[in-house]
Amino acid sequence: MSEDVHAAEVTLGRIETEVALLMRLGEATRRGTGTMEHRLLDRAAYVILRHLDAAGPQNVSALAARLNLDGSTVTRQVSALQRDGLISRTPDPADGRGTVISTTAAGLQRMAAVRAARTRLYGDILAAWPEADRETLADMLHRLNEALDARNRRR
Amino acid sequence: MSEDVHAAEVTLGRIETEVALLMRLGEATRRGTGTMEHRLLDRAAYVILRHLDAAGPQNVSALAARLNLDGSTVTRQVSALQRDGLISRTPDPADGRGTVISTTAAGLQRMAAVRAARTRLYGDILAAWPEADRETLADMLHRLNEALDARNRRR
DNA sequence: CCCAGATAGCTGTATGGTACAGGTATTTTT
DNA sequence: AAAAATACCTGTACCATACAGCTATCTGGG
Repeated sequence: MSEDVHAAEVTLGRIETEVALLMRLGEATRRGTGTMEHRLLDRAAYVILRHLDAAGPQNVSALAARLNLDGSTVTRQVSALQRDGLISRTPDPADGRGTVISTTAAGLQRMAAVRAARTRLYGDILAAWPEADRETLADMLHRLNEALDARNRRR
Repeated sequence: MSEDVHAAEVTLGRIETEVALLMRLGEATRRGTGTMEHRLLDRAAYVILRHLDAAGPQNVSALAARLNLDGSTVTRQVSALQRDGLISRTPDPADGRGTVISTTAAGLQRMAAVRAARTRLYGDILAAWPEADRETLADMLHRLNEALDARNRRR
């Protein structure tokens, strides 16, 4: 029984290590990939466009809550995106304080290009993996994200 | 056959999405966890201490290469760690230009405390997961990191 | 053996992403 | 209608990082 406890701790330690490593490697990969698609859209902008595409137009607060970001951060990101013509702001008809953020056609197109480039990148990185393993990876990552999100949202 | 290709692209897209999401969530979790263990050691410091612990004393260049960081970044991180008494610098006896970085007892202890806190955190996040799934997750993350690392190192 | 080039590390400077505090306009609650 | 809450924006600050340029040292071909 103490062996079970020990095994569980070892596994958690491994997960902790690998997530920390992935954060670093992901960052390094993102930087190193540059020059083509990375210059087109920085990470935050990409995530915002992805979310707008998936969940539809919404105001700054909703975006901030969903992305676990401070409202001021989203305000600035959105301003930059607007400057580049990738999103548009319109007053919220239902709330005079609010501003609804929507993607523009250019934003969607840019996002799709970056997404395609990133997908290609993963195809390269995982070239040697059988499809079944890739699916397992995708499933595990998805479940991990759900668990992380639930935990963040809980507090 | 075209179905296989399509399935593969869908999977890669999922992986791309989930990794991007994990980067954001991991960041949010790290920030949100704060106040206890996170203030003790920022992310870069933690990774450096982990690596020194695992791979032994080494100079700044070796650390930078291994962690995919610029030398100047490591220099600054190491300076901060030294200021806090968590690592020590000694001249490299075999190379007058070099400086060997080693963990101190305090550094190891701090690192272990942070590690324990983070492991506990993952235990919390993955509380509902059976051990077998956790092991699968750990395996998949490990293999993903290997693949990422290989790809980064290749260029 | 010596100098040219490489390397190790440090410092100056710049950028990006983020948070927090505070301000204003608007909505909701009482 | 006043008070409280909310939405957004702006000022400011911090951290992690990169790149360029500097000095000190090492190394290999003449």
